[in-house]
Amino acid sequence: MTEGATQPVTRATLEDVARAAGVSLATVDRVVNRREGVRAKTVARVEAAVAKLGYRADLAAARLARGQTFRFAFVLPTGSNSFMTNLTEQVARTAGWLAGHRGFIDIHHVDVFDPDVLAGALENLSPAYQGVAVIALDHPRVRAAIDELVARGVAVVTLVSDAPSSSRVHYVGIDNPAAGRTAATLMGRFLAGREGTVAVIAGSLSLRDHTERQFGFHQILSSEYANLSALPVIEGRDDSDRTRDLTAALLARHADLRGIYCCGAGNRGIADALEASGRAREVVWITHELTEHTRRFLVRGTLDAVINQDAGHEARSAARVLLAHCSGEPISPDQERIRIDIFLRDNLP
Amino acid sequence: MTEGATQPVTRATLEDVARAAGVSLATVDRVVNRREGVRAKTVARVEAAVAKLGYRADLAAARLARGQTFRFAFVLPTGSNSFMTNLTEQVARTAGWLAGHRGFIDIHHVDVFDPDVLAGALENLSPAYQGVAVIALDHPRVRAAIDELVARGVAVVTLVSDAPSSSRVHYVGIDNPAAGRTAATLMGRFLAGREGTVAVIAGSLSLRDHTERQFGFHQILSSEYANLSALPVIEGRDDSDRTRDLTAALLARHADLRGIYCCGAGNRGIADALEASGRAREVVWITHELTEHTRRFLVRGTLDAVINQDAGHEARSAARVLLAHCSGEPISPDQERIRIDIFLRDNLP
DNA sequence: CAGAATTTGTGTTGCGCACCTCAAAAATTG
DNA sequence: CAATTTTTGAGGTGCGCAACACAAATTCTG
Repeated sequence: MTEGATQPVTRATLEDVARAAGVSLATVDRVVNRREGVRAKTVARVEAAVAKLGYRADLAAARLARGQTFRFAFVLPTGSNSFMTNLTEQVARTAGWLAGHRGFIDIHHVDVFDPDVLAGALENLSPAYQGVAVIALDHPRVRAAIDELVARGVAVVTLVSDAPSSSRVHYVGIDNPAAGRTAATLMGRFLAGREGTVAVIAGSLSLRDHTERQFGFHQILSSEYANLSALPVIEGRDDSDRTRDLTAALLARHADLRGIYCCGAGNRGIADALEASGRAREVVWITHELTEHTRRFLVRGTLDAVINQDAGHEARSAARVLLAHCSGEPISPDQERIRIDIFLRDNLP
Repeated sequence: MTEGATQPVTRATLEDVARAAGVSLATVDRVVNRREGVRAKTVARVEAAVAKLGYRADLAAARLARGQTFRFAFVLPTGSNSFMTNLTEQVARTAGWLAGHRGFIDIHHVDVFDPDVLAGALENLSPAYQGVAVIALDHPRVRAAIDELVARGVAVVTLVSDAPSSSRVHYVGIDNPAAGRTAATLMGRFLAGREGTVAVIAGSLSLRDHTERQFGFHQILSSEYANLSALPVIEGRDDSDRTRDLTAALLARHADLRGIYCCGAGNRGIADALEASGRAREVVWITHELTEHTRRFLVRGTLDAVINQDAGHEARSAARVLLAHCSGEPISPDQERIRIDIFLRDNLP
């Protein structure tokens, strides 16, 4: 049954619409771009013609005619862990793509973990930017800086870590409490009824994303897996050496340690300690972000699951959202939703 | 440290390049579009200027000037399960997006499960199409039909189910053996050492994707989980009623049934049988494709995990790949890779 | 019904590029 | 060195639309 809504081979243009509606090009332009000074009756006539011909503006021509260019700033952390390095690279790639669409991205590296430094960077951003993507800190000064940018008419999206109470137009990142809950379910099910303790290692509890993850993790673990009890959260500060020592101490102190959930970075330290202890196989280890390191640990079997956010998707999504916002186009929420990826050894990309 | 590669506010145009290279516009055009008749020395001069100015063609302007439009056919199954319905809807949405980029999509519904019908549909496709996306069947006649299309200069991508030995330019879909392995690992780990049998239910073994999934599943189950033994594969023909009866029979016959892996559709039948038996909680059930139904079963706890492929992503990716192929632009493999999503109750979108 | 206000039409320009023609210049050949 | 070939330049056109200016037609007001 080779049926199908066969469409015209050649698109309808504004001129076709004008002819069909019996009005001039200028009037059609007024209607489709929602300008003032057209009678309701005429508007209806034009819209009917648009619907009848299935007219859709040629985006290429519209962009060209409008001739605007866009400048966006991406505010990313200074030299940091593998995930952030990867994110930076993905943003750079996205910049290459955007350049073909009259958009320019500048990458600004700042110490995003210091609220004053981050807020200062946002405040001092060149007024040339129509959009800003920032790995936010949920802190009053940062919120204020974001709000001021927005007040100035700049589109701001938060990236990876949100500042929900600010007036940013969009958050590009995963649902972190849900990610924590997902980790807890995997932990609980992989341990399948065994009794013991579970350690939770965070990078820093001042980062909203880490806090939210461990919140979600504890929520599910305590309500659904009574056989497991969580140890107090440890701050590894995303540092491998420090994390290794902390993990080694945990393993030594708790003979009944059954699982480790790391909601930040510093995974190389965990792997070292775990492998040195000889308990790598029996302890279930779940962490975040797929990097060359975590991939290796996963393949080797030391690491059991990785909860991931796709940095490439995030970079592209941020750029798309900023572009759409600045040019008044709609976004499709479906496409811009960042998924919580679960990677096991078997579904590695 | 508000550093950053600050770029020019205004893009370099072809004219800028011409001026910088000390040649005419026509020569620059010849170089960037790789036309004949330019001395190697001049080519180098122009390319140096391009690099120096960071020139990138304005895609909007280029598309406009080229003025070509594209027609693609999407060959999808006739009225089928939830996944296919969803896929159809996503393709329709993608068509809306493509229409803004001078591309048109016609959807053709055929019985893709019958090789002759499918091959016939492909053979009778209007020559107006520059690209075709098809849910393929790995069958000689279908392969031949695809090869003929390709020979005629039509870009063909396979969607969801591949025909690897054909000459299609791209496969848009997940790695099905890997998906099966992923399901097996989840099954094995959720069952954590318990002994018993595991049932595998496929839609039809003539579909390459189902076969590959159960192949991957068996591979891991037999090599890594000696405590579990797989029962012979059952064909549910993606039909809920039939699948319900088969599942009920399985449950009755095998008291030691610990898990069910369904690599096709018909999930409502499995849920019915499982819930009627009162063993829903103890039997681990893993299936494919997130639909309104599987979502419900997941939330309810009857279903333990869903392996998913994102239909929206697949539809958009197929369109992007066809468009890129037809207009000679490169694709970014990273963005077009369809991921194997794992959904638990906690990370539902 | 004249005058004012509103609505509509005509016309133009330019965005950046692809693609084309024809002539001029340069390099190569016999 | 002339004849030929190759390379380059100049210039134009049009893609579909946005944006604008100004004139004409229509409607509304007193």
